[in-house]
Amino acid sequence: MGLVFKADSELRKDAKRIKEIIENKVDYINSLTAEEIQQLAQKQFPELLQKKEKEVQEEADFIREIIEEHNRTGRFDGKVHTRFPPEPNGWLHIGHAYSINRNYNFAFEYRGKFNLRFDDTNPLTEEEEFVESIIKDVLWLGVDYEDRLLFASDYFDQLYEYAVQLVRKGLAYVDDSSVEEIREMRGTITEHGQESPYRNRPIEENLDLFERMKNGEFKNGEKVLRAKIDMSHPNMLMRDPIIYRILHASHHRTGDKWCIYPMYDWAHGLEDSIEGITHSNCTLEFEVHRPLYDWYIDQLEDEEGNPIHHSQQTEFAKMNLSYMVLSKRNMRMLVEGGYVNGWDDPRMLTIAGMRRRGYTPEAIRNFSLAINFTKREKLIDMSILEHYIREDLDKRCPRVMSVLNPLKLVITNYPEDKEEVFSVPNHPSDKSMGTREVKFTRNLFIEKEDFMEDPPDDYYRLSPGKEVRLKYAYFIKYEDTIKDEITGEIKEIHCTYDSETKGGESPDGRKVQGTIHWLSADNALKVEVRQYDRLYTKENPMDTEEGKEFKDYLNPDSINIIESYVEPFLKEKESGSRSQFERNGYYVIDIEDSSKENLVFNRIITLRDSWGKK
RNA sequence: AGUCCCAUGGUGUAGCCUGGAAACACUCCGGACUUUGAAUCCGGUACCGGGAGUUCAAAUCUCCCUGGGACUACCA
Repeated sequence: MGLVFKADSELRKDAKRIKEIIENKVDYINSLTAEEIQQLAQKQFPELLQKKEKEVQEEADFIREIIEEHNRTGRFDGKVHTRFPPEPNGWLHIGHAYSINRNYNFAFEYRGKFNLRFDDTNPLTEEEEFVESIIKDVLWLGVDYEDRLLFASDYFDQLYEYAVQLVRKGLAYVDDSSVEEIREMRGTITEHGQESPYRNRPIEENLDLFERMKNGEFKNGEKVLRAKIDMSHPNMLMRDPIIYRILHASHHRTGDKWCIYPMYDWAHGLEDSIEGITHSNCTLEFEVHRPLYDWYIDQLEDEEGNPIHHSQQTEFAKMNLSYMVLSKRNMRMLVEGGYVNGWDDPRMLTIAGMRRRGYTPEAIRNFSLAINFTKREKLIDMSILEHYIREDLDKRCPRVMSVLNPLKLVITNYPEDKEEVFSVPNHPSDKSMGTREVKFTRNLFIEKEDFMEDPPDDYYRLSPGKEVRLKYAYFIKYEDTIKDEITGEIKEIHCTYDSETKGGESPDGRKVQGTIHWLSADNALKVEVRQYDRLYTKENPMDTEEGKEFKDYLNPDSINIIESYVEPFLKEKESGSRSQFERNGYYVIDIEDSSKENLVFNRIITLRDSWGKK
């Protein structure tokens, strides 16, 4: 304020003149069109147009609101403890990554904890192999469960004790009915169920029978333990749900200790309770299970007779991606039908597949956090995922030259035995990535598609009569095309170079429209390149037309293996290392099939291409 | 058919509780810049499922309708 006053008094005498000048300027500005203002700004004040550092926006989703509400009311004493509870019976995919990342992020943001817990309650379908692959995947994603690698099977004793408690309270009974009988008596969505004839067995008898179930006195399917709730409940799950079934099967962790195993609804909420989970987030199909989840927990008490910890279950919608199917069933068909090469095929959006494809955990995380938890079903456009992948790769990948589909180019006025070495930057904007040396010789390779005999007007690259820049090297001018006399196929292109343009700049200020990449034919390294593309050609392959199935929408060009050339130093890179092949895309050295003798690159993703699209 | 859930540009989300000129990201279309037709930067097109009601004012509150989804495994 003081400053304004001072200026005001000093300038008062000129006030009239200043007012006039300002008015003129305002009139002038008002006379401009929006486009003119924009052009002026871009020319004279580009810094004004720089985007402001974005304020870190608080992620907002409905589960966060629930957490905030709990924090306000003190329901969990301000604690946040989430978990990811996979069943070890399959491979994790990007949908799981979404859930893992977001659940982990809740814990991270609220300084809480995150558990990895295997929900291993069904020995018939679960295998140790999946435990290992899931742990590997979760760690790769970069989430930290500290020392909380947990297993539901570790709680089997406690779960059994809780069940005994329920029986003692008269809230559970042993039922001798067969699967069919139980199914029949359950009723339907619109009809009430009927009570089992065993429903009113005395507590002592139930206790005895349940213990004998545990001791292995009965065969599979002979008896089950059921909760006594309400056979006419509109929610089918509340019609005396099964708590334990008899399964004489060996468990991957508990061996043959148990022959009764808890059902999902019984086990899951109690696992959450035992671990002190505050926010148990799961997918929408479990919404109807919540009343049962709550009911079980509400009936039980600890040794002192206090209610047991009650987590809040909240359901969110699964994530679906366009041009992909993420269901376990569909993925299994792809693998078993041989449409892809295993669960870690780089075309699969399994975590293992993405790791092999070269996607980064950071990109997957950014993507996951961008797609909020909601309750509405979604089919996310693949381009959103691709955006986050490119965004991360652009920052981190050193640039390198490659020639995917080679065309020989001879610089006719360049001496046969001459060899030059150019020092070129590894990244156009990140100087800290340093430089490397690239050899230049008379015989080169360029990309087939960088030459056209009869190009359209807006073709920037090499063509008869055109001069282009070989990136980091020289300007070259077209001279001649050598063709196979019989087939007419283009064998090589002859050009001349301008020695004055070393490094790619012309001293006379002459400009070229196109810049193309190249490789010295005498020094290039031959490698295998796997050009991957989307697996499906249809946005939603599950939305099948009459008489078609998902297979009909598989992209026949989802993989294309070619022999290509790259800069020789890549031989020294480790598998899994990523580069941008300039103008071609991002590539990673395959972690399975690549070797020093036969380098194999996977195309992670193409560059955006505003020319190719036209 | 019973219970429950959902509905904002092309896609994904914010805004709804606490009514007041619908915002962000991606895609798309233009433009600036460019030794990657990349990146970066600027601009543009385009949205509240429908109908009543309450109100000065409704994406927001109320009611009805429509559309989509979940649930009838000794799976999770």
